Amino acid sequence: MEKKKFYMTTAIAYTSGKPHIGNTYEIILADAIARFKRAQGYDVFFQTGTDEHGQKIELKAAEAGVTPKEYVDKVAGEVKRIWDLVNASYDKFIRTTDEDHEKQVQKIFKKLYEQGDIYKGSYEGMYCTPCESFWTESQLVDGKCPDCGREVKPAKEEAYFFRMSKYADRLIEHINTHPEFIQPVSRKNEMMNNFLLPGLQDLCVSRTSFKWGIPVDFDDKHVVYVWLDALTNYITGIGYDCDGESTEQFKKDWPADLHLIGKDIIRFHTIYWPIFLMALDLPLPKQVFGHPWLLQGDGKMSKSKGNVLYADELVDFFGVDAVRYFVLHEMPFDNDGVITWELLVERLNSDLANTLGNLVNRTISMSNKYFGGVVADKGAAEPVDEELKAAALETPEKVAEKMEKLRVADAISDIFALFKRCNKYIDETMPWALAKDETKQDRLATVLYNLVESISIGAELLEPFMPETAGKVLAQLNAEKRGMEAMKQYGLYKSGTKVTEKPEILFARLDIREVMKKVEELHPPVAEEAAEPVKEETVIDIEPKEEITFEEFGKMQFQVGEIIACEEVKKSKKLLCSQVKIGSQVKQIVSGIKAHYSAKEMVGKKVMVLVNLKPARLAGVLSEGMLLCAEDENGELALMVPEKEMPSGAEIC
RNA sequence: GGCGGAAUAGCUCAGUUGGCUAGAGCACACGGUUCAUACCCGUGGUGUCGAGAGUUCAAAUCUCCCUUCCGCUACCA
Repeated sequence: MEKKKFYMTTAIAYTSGKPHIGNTYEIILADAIARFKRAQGYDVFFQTGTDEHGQKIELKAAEAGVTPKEYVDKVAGEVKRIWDLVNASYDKFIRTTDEDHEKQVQKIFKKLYEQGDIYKGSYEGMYCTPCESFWTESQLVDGKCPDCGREVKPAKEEAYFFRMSKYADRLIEHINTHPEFIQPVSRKNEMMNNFLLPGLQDLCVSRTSFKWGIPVDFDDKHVVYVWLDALTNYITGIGYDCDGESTEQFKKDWPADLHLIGKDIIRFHTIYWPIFLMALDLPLPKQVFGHPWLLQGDGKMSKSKGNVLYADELVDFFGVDAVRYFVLHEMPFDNDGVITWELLVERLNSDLANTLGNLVNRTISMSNKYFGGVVADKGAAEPVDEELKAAALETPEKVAEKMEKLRVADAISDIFALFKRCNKYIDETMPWALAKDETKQDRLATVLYNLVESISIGAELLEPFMPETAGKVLAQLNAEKRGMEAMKQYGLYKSGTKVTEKPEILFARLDIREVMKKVEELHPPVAEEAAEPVKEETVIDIEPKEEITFEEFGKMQFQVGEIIACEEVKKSKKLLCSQVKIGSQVKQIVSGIKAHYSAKEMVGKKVMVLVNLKPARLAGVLSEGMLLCAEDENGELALMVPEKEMPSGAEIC
């Protein structure tokens, strides 16, 4: 019988640095799904890989004093090592620097250009200097800046754009008629309301400001910009060719059955990617699942916060399967999950050591003690057995249902419910009491058989989630692998089989205090004084703007202003409204810096003000100038203040 | 500002189309048990189901309003 194919992918990891446990979560989740599908009999192709181009990597490599290629080789190696470490069973690891991928992206770009979906948009007549914004032709209102209504000017930068609007209606139709396409569904509304219904803007698909990318072969000033390069991995990886020379594998596997991605890139996968595919006249993927994030403590993991957990370190502490269990179990379907050392220890002790480990251990130990390890079904059934049997038989079905809906955490809970039921069964039947009664030996054997059989079923089900543990349990029980179909039958464990004599401890209980002690030794508390000097000096490059004349510069008037009062703008999340004393007059200035300065701390500051900017209304509040700030790559802002005491109104020139 | 979501036990959350004394897991307490990794099994909640009002024989569940959080998005001169 021919197997049904199932093609799934993860997002490709960006190779700007080592992936943390939050990134690693995705590959573990994907792996669990892939393994489960295989167990169900699907012909699974599971692709993952790395996204290796872009300005950020160019800069990181330069900082490290190596070529971009050397840099990404190293990081891609690291990603692969970690994916392997967590037992990810991917079938292909694609890198966007692979020669065949690069070649195919160039061909796709050219094809889309030739058929008119990509057009060259130099920014001529579309740059609004005061707004610092580029606009595409379709965005202009009466040929003027849609934001401020002023004239727009030609600019030097040129770029290629993808004509998104052409396919928007088709996409809306597709999303509406395929409710399963975007998961979780709440994301569907966001995409519709924020992007599709208001009207799609064309997407910039090339850059001239950096070199580390796939060159546009007919215009070598340009490199292909991220999404057209990255998203296409899903088709180039399985052998797509836009000249019609696609591989057999492509013909079999495309469209993808599932793209598993983080919720931050849902937009690119549910809007731009389908539209690219429409332009290439290819069918759309069946489902895109934007999973939630794994947060550490109460903030999103980030290197700058220094609160990063890495999979390899966690695996050292707890073992692969404990880490897999944790991230799969703790991550609900549509809410972010939390990971901490404490929670990990709690889960490990409670679920893995107590419920599962101890169950296997006590069962094997009783079999050895009472029957020299031989497990045999003597047929001495009693009514109490039925409940256990029923639980064992319905669990595979329940798990399959949950997995179908990608409810991985719920699926794994169902398996553990079976293990708990086994523990209860031991209490109900009290084997140690039966053992004392000569006449109850057959009953005792049957009870132990039922236990071993139920545990075997549970262990088999556990394989997609915790492959090593499943293997260990089955090995200790000497159980044969049976496959998903055979689990509809109870009693397949071969009567008369001998279990292992010395059961190995599957999961040792851990003491949270000892773990925390070790963690502290490994990560000496990152005190502020220790963190400061280590902080490396980073630099930032931004898009260069058009050259201006001294005369143009002279039009701008900058003065020192003293903030004499400041309050939050009620209707806005980001705006502060300041009264700024400039010389003898006071101007009201609104600035988007609430996240960086409180209204209170603003008062009394002397700041740099652009005073002759045309007044504008922000969130309904009049603003008569602009406070100048420096901004770093994280969007962190710092007000510009005079280096020496200066009077309010002093000119800055 | 626009769109959407959430508020239920100490913690994390379930609660289908409104209907029996509102549930699960963890944690905690007590009891039982001893095969086992101080484990397992059982029992234990005076929970204002965010506040208020309404519809109904009946509301955690539907309507309105309020408060607080969250997501996406725009703005951030």
